[in-house]
Amino acid sequence: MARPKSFDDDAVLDRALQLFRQRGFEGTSMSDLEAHLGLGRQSLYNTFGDKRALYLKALDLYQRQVNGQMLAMLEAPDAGLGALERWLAANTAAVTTPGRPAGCFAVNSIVERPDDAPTAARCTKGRECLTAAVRGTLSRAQAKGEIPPERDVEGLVGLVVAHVYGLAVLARSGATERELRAASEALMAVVR
Amino acid sequence: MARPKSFDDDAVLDRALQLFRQRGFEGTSMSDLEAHLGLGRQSLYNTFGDKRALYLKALDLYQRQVNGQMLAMLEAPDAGLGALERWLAANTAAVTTPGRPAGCFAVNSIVERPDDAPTAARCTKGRECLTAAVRGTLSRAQAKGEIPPERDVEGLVGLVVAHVYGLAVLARSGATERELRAASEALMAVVR
DNA sequence: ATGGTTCTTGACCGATCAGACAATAACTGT
DNA sequence: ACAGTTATTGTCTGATCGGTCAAGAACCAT
Repeated sequence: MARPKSFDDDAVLDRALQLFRQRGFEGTSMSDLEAHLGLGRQSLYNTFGDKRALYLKALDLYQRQVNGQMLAMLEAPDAGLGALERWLAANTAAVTTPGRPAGCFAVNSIVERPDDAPTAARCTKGRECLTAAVRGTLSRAQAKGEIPPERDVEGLVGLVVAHVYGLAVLARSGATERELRAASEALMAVVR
Repeated sequence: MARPKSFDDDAVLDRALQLFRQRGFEGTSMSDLEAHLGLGRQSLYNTFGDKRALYLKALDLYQRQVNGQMLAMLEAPDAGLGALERWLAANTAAVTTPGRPAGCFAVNSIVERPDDAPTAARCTKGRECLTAAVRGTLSRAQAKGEIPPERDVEGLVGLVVAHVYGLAVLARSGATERELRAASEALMAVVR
């Protein structure tokens, strides 16, 4: 019927994601995207809409990636403290992966654009999913006896959530995976 | 000798700080600053240099404010866990002060501009000061017997530092002071 | 009062921004 | 083969960006 696209939407979106993740929304121009993605401007507009829409689609992709690869670790029906520990390690690796921008795109987004409603909505939803998953894991861990019964699980949930957001900032400021891992180990040690 | 300035440098710089803190570096234009600060562009350039220099001076002012008002709480020679708890509460209040942009300007800066060397240097130094102050407080607390002697203080230091960075992000995403306070109370509970 | 110095005002600059347009190219169902 | 549809390419635009310039206004020492 018509001329087919010469590129793969998802692959291009992933590259846009990396660029936004590194430079932020305001720090990334459409010309930057054109150059870095290797396609013309009109193709970008046709495929993804304007810059803001592209940014939001990149954020959606990022959250799908994170939920699929990492949150799933906490949502296994038997996930307990061991799963939490592995998840923290995976998280630490994810925010310090060599060859990728340091930090977490969702954290960058909420810090840079807290007043952009669609951005904030996505980040808030992501935080709620994270909170629910951590709550589930810690509850199971307490039921299993991995956490003393007198501990306030809800408080621990908030503690873990704040912790992983903090890790993202530290990674962004150049902390090594080793340093972050040490902090997470300290967290596991006091939770137990 | 010459015409005196019609404004107070420090007061103007503080207003610039609030604007940068709310909108970020890229999100704040010189025209925004002109309008919000109530003075002409040339006065800005004469007084503070270019936009980047103004931003860095605002960051310096912010760190002076934070160090003066809050870090001092931890540096008192008898500061222990009680001081840490009060400091966490003050921190929580500071990142959620009504009428001020939510979050921490240093955290915003390192997230938005990790590749700007002067910005990164200031944020890293701030983190080092913070780490040293927390280390001192926790060491004293352990010496006083407020923390069990078998606890690894260095791990706890990293834990607290990551925690307060996390609080800043959560505040930026709209968390209330109550929520943040609960997370900090959970931290104090597990540290003890 | 006046000269010298600095501050303020507003116009102005080239560069870059996000985005639109129009012409051409490439493909497929018939 | 050709008509219809969509993708690509390059150009263009009005707005805004950070920053500069030049003229006028305000001040103080003398």
